[in-house]
Amino acid sequence: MRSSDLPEVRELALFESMSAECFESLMRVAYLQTFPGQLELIAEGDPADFLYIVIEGSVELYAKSNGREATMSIVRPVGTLILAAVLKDAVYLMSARTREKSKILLIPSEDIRAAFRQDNDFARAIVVELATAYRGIVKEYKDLKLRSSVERLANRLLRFHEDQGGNGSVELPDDKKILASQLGMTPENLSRAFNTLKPYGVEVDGALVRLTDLSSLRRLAKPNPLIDSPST
Amino acid sequence: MRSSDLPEVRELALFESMSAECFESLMRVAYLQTFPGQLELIAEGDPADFLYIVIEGSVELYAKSNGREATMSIVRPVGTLILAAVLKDAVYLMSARTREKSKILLIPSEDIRAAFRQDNDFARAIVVELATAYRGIVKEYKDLKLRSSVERLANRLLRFHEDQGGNGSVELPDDKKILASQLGMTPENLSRAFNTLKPYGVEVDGALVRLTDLSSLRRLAKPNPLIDSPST
DNA sequence: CGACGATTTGAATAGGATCAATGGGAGTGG
DNA sequence: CCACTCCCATTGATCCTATTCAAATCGTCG
Repeated sequence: MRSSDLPEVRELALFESMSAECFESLMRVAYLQTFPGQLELIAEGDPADFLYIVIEGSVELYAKSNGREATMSIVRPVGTLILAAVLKDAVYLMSARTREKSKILLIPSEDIRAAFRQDNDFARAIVVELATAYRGIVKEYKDLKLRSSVERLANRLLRFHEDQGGNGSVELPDDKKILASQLGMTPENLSRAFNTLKPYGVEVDGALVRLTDLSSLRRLAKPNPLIDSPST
Repeated sequence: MRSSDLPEVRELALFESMSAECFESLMRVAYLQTFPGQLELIAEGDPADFLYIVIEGSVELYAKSNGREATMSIVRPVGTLILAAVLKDAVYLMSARTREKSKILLIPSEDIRAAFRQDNDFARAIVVELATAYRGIVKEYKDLKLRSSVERLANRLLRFHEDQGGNGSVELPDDKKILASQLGMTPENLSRAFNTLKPYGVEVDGALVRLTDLSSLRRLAKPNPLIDSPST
């Protein structure tokens, strides 16, 4: 692959301060592949052979134990998967599958680790990326531990609303099934949680949700920047 | 402070590969303080002015939202608190209080960031530390999302058992109240969970727990290395 | 058109939380 | 050393939240 193929990768915070030569040599060993939807890219427990970067489409990170399964997060362009496993040369803790047809860049983890040893700017960028990811999951963990399912949904809706410009309506980015699993509940319970929020001005029509009484919804949700604000 | 005061700090994975001069200059600006028990060291939302390193005693990391509060983890010697906030120069996402009289080393976060910029070995050590912390909380999150409270308790007991040598009995490292909060349940529910485990050979006597039927307990717990093994 | 999966709704159940009350130590002051 | 107090831990009763199982509806895609 040539680096010129993917200007958006170069612009990733992770790579933008990297030396040109390191970037070139990383791109030379990288693979750009297009996968169909619903394909399992990685399985938890496998050794971390590659760093994955989502260029187009979307990828679901999920985990299993016993018979249960839970969505951990959705990665969209341009985002990386499981940097921590790659850096520690350990096994993946999460599985990943494409949500839809997706274009993914694969970089062998040994090359990532080599670049990390050689290029100090890259090492620093990695630290920022990792620290951000760490703080992101701390927030998810707090969300799950400190809130009821209705509160989690209410806050998630408010967050989508801000992300999407805040014009009073929200487009759910994924299936409700996945949203439910992200929020730590069953699909049935999500459906009921939406009903519970109806008196607070939440009107659901498929993937479109209108928020007609934001102040009331906020009063219920009590959003907390230390949980809900992105990448603080 | 002089670096010779704290050989155990120098031996921390975080610092051991650091250049001597960087380490010296960090130690020169560090404070070593002894705090009484139950003292709030940091409050979530405050700017991250210091990196904290627990030298003696123990520190509880916890978080609040609305009226609720949850223990996130317990840090024991020699461990660091909230590295991610320090590196990102952001606010703390968690609060911290001493559990008992504790000796803590405080290093101004600006100096940590400076050392990180100057010393590449240190930068790399930080990446390993961060990646380990990240993977640790991913496991906690999976534990909470994929298991019932009884399963969480059973697996935690098995983990303590391994940590403590595996001789058939376990000493609970903290109050049951804190254990309950770590496991994401109320103290009442923890008490009942212990009762539920009685038929699986779990005998509780204060902080001492005897495990008299490990195979049966394991059959129930179904331990999963991708959740339960430390620092994989 | 027909099949399949997603979503919703209903009913029953289970898992946890809350409220209240009691027993037990550990630490304090007399 | 003993009485007192406070907080932890346990237990019971009840309530609430969320899951499970079942069934109906809806939409989409082949």
